[in-house]
Amino acid sequence: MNKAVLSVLGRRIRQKRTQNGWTQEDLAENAGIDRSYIGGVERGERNLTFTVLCQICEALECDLAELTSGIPGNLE
Amino acid sequence: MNKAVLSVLGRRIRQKRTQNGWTQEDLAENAGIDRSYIGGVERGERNLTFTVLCQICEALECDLAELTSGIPGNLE
DNA sequence: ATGTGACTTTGAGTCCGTC
DNA sequence: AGACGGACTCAAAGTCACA
Repeated sequence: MNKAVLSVLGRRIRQKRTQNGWTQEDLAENAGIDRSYIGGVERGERNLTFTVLCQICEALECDLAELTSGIPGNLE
Repeated sequence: MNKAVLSVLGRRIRQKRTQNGWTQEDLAENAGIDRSYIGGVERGERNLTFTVLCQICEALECDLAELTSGIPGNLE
């Protein structure tokens, strides 16, 4: 279960990012986070902290609730 | 800003918990987390990871989006 | 029932790469 | 453009005693 929620979150972040037409490097720079770290997050390999998640949301210009709806529980 | 989002999150978690009529000890046990750790989260002193946040949500039987709506940005 | 300080171990997060 | 690795630092995880 633990790994599953991170995969879902990563997938949604990636979706948002590509919808914005950004590269991982773009997002990393806007969020003030290392580019390799963003990659790990999108692949569901990183267990990020709440503040970092907020930084990513801020960079993506989206509400956190948009990324977390149905979590945990209804993992599609 | 970083500390602010943690305070908001903590306040919402505490609100949910008391609405359920639970003590910190109850929530801690249901989530499989130490009681004092829950206290720190509710006070906004702990920058928790996504998996821990999910554990708390699962214990509270609430959607993560419910706790994170308007974050980041519209911090009431 | 909760706040708080102190503490050790683990993993978050950075920075350098290569493919 | 992104996946992935190694080596590193410092903060988060996790626990406890006491107020």
